[in-house]
Amino acid sequence: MAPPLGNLVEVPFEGDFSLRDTLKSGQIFHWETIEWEELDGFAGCIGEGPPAFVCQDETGLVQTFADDLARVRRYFGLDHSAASVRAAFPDKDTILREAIAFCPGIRVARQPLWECLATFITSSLKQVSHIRTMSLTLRSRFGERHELAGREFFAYPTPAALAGAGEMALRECGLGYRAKSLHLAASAIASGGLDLAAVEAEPSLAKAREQLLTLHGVGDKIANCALLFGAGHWDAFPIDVWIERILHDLYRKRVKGAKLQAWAEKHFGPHAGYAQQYLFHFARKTL
DNA sequence: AGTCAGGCAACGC
DNA sequence: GCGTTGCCTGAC
Repeated sequence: MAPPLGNLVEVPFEGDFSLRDTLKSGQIFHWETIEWEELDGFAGCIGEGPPAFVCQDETGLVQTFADDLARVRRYFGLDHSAASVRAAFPDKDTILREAIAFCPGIRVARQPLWECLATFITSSLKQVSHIRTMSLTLRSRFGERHELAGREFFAYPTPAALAGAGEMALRECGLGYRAKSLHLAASAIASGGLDLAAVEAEPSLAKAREQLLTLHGVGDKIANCALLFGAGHWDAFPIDVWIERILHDLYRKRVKGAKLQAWAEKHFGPHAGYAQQYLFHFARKTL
């Protein structure tokens, strides 16, 4: 019945990695638990095409289908070592060290930029559970359908698909006022008004962010999330209420907005966004 | 049943 | 610049 998917192969990586913690860490919202040949794992689409399957056993071994090895490795940030990431952190920061020790297996993923940006556009003032619901509804109505182990999986809809659907149809996916933002973003990208490939290729964080900020519904927080999780910009440092809380309560910073942003980027350095990911999880669990 | 949530834009001063 | 307000909805 099942289409040929090839054998499972090991995904090599260096340093700490927890598949479960990474999927729960507020950067990816659509993966689902699934069993494949008696192995408990997760499946989800990565851009176009059928879903990938990934599992990790108690020894830390990570496996995926041979055909998916390269894209899975890149997607979960297993193409870089945890040590090289941490080498650029401020070494006197004991709070950050504690946050890493709390959850060392988290990686910053590298999602396809469009679906990352679009998902974060829909995330404003929403809890994780609802972001998941919106993503699933959009996918199932406007994305390409696939099957794995007798279950349905949907790729994230293309910009053209969402542009063509119209704002009202997006609103009917439970997006509320976010429908307008998502529709405008999809239209701008589908029409070539905004070139996401150029944004992704832009090495300057400030210039890349500037381009994303031209989109309606995209402010600093969402632009930084898209660049960190979807374009490999580890210097991007998204500040949400949790990070603001930790910078205020633990780092004793009394400033806000652009000043806080500038302080964080300077203090945490070229891998500031990666540091943010550890701090975020730490804050959510302990503050 | 009400409250609240991982933000943004438009407006007021 | 800085603070306030409206926006929609589901999950808790």
